[in-house]
Amino acid sequence: MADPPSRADAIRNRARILAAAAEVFDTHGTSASTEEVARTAGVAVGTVFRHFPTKADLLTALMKDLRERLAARAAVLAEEGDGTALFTFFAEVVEYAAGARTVVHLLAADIGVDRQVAALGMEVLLARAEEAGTVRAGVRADEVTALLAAACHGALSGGWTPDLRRRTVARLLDGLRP
Amino acid sequence: MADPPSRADAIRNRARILAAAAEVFDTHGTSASTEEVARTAGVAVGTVFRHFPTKADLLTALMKDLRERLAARAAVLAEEGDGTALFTFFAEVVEYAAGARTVVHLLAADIGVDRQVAALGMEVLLARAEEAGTVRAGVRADEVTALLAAACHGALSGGWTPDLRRRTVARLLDGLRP
DNA sequence: TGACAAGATGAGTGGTGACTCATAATTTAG
DNA sequence: CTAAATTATGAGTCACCACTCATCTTGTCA
Repeated sequence: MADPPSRADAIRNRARILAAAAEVFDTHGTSASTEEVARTAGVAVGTVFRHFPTKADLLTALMKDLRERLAARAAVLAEEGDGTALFTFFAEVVEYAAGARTVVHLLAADIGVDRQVAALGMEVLLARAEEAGTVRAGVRADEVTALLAAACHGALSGGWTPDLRRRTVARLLDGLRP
Repeated sequence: MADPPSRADAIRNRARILAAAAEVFDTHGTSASTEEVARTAGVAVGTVFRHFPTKADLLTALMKDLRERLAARAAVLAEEGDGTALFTFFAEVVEYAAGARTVVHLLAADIGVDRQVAALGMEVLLARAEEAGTVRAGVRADEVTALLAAACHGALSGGWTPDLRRRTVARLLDGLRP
């Protein structure tokens, strides 16, 4: 499985499995069974395990995808936005996380904060905010990432209402402002 | 099992099981097996299930205990402390949570934020802080509890170093100050 | 102390979920 | 179109875990 599949149906199935996994894990959490992923993809279990020898491998592929999407979004905001881009990004991710459980998994321990910081492009956003003077002096990127991870965790498993979520995120961001 | 056990050894075993469960679940999380709890308690599995017919019952008993301890601590701080008692309590709970996984379980969805607020005595601490003017106007108890839950989650599964944990909590509390 | 009830024991049950593999079905190159 | 290689299938294996129960042990009380 080191090499990418060559046959057309194999490529199609790989994509289907990834899409199904994203849906299933976002909805039911990463404890959902591989069998359910296979069912959702319209494929047999063996096929899932052919493409991803381990459930962890499937998760990893999913995380890579998600990390890239978040990094891309951060890059866009850093490019277009002003000093508030950092806050916009933060709020957006939490809103997204509230409906998609895999984000939390991405931000969890096994990925490592340092790599997260780099991957998410948080440093660039923070630098922009510092230039614009919209962020308190001395705030570091790993703190912001940690706060983001905490907020995502809370929003997901804390059973927060949308209203409470927004108020809480606002309080959180208040702590970053001058 | 509705009535408490009457025999001396049964009472002793019940206490042992609770202590073992606290240790095991704090260390390995609530997914640790009942068998391991029994082993740690020096007791057979059947004995655990005699005292707590369900793993959930065991967890519930543990949560009740923990909630009471936290509430008691909050009460003491509210009594003795000044306007900063809220912040002290917050920081203490996060520090404790960093080494004991069950706190997160307590603060999670199935307990409900409203009951948490009341049970933790967060309202009293918040009122004290308001009187003293150490807290920003408009901050509500459920927001503080939500932030606390988020911080505990992050501290546990985010793999934060002690240093990052303290800095992050400080940022978080900054958002609550005037 | 004797005897009965309350409690303890731990192999066993049922269910679940990750992962395998012999076989069948497709794809594709020649 | 056909053969060889690649991929798909899904029943089966293995391990784990919550929970049960027939049997044995121990505390208690007369």
